[in-house]
Amino acid sequence: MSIAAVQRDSGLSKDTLRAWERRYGFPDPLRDAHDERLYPPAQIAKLRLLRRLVEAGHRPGKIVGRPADELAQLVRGLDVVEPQVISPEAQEVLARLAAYDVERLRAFLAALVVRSGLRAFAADLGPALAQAVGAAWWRGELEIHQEHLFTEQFTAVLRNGINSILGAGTPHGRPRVLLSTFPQEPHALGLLMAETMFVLEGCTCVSLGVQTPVPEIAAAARAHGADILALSFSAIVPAAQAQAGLAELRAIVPQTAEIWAGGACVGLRPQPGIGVLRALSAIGPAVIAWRAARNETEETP
Amino acid sequence: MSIAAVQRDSGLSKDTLRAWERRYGFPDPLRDAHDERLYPPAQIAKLRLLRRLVEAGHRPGKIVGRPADELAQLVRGLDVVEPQVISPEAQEVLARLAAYDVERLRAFLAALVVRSGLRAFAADLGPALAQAVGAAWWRGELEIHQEHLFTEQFTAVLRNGINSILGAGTPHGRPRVLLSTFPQEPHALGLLMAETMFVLEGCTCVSLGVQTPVPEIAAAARAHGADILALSFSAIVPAAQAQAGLAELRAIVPQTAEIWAGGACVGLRPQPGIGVLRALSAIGPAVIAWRAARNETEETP
DNA sequence: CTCCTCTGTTTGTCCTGGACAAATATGCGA
DNA sequence: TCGCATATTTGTCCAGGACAAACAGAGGAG
Repeated sequence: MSIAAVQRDSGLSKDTLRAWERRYGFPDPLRDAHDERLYPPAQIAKLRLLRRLVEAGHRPGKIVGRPADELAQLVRGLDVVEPQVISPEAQEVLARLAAYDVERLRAFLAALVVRSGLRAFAADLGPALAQAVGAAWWRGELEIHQEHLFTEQFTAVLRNGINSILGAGTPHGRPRVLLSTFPQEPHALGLLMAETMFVLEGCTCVSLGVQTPVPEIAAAARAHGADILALSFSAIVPAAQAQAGLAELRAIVPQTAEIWAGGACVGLRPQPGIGVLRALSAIGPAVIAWRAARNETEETP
Repeated sequence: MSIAAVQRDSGLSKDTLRAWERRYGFPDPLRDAHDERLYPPAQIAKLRLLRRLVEAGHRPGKIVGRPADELAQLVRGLDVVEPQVISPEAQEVLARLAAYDVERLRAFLAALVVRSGLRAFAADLGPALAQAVGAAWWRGELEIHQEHLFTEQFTAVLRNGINSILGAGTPHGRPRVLLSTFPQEPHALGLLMAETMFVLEGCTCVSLGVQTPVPEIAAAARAHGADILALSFSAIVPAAQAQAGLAELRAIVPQTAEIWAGGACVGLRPQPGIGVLRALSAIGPAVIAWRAARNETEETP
């Protein structure tokens, strides 16, 4: 496999691959007739392990030299750091994913919504399930495609819930909420759960989807006359980048619009004119407080 | 904007950007304190035009030197080759987007589904609308956030349709179809329209969402026992990369699984063991042909 | 003992300038 | 006009050097 193919496959840039080879002696690809790198499958597999460990906090220099089976053991050992209590629901989901049983996974998620109600599902159960799946992936118990699969089914269930609420008569109420994520943030799940919570509160929601450039978010806020800008951040976003983006946004958005940030990103701090919601369940009270401050009288459905 | 940001934005690799600068004198970015390239917005806009023209068959060396407005005229000239008639429905959608009227946009799309049926919507109307919106964006009539908005509402309507079909009794029929896109392809709309078509044919659909690494797609295909792998390509994917990825996938997926590729990507050609569907409406007949070849007797709902 | 600051190391990304093969254009003979 | 050989264009790869941001570890103040 060529260096371009390995870049696609492992997610490590060509520059990084060449730097590791220069500094640590690994990877050590063969060369073709024209002196271009050819990576054997075994090295690519090891690179995948390395990438996961580096993302988990290991330093490349410390682990590149170790044999592949030792790395695999390290990947399995990652969970010891944070022994999460796994709920019965999460165990059921993980079991369905492990068995590739798509139909029953979907049915189980749908049943959960019916049993607990959409609000509890979006605010508490859903985040717990997402975290459990993410943790299982870190431990190497799930493949990437299984996480994709979970995301897809979870999305379908939530969208279904939003559609049901909207179909039962949209309240068109204030506040008008504009939702999106910054360009570095590709995860749509947190955004969708937040949208669900806002819809449940009877807000008028406009979602731009993920990865909207900051100036575009501001332009959309003006165009829609948004009362609240809701930004979602997952744990992969560096807190410093999030803070800088929020400050930039605050500077170019009309002061009449509030900015609410939330998500699993650690280190998210309130700034002047920017509120931070620690959990999805905080959205309901925050909306009520917003209405009280504006003397709006809206009833939640 | 840094060279990495421009690579993301324009789709031209860093190597290509530097090569053009060296050979043709454009782009001609500023430099920061550390001698790193800083691209002004005007050059980025011109680069977008150039990429479009190069993909349409122009040679970089011939057009890089020309001024931006002349290039814009060339791009407009491309449409003359295929003079798109803008349907009344598309005009309605563009008007709603221009007026930022989210509620009525959503209502209009939902009404279209009811009026024409989900099949016609997913196969013909939907792609036409998406193309019209994309074209309007190219012409500069829409902002990025308006395109995001359209995507979001369109997605919601299609998901709603899929949910309705599945809720009315899933046929769990063969073929089992696995859907995804390659890592370079972030567009979910084409994938979702394809999924809709397969669901309408009574297939068992498993979507991994967008941007799944090739080995993961193969692993998922084995795990799910997929009969068909459906890959979606938008126009932004270079045909060469698509072909290379498909060949790589074909080599590691069991021969019992077929690979179907489709989408707006020009230059997508059939290879041994890889079929190309030119339009979404071709999915229905292709599924029927697949069943006939397997002597399967399934009835479509 | 904890918290903070300050210094040294690691590491990803960017740089230059050169090279070559695949794709494309051009010339030429039939 | 067509087919083929040759010339040019163009994307991608290489080596080796450089630096800033992130990180780790030592040391001092509370």
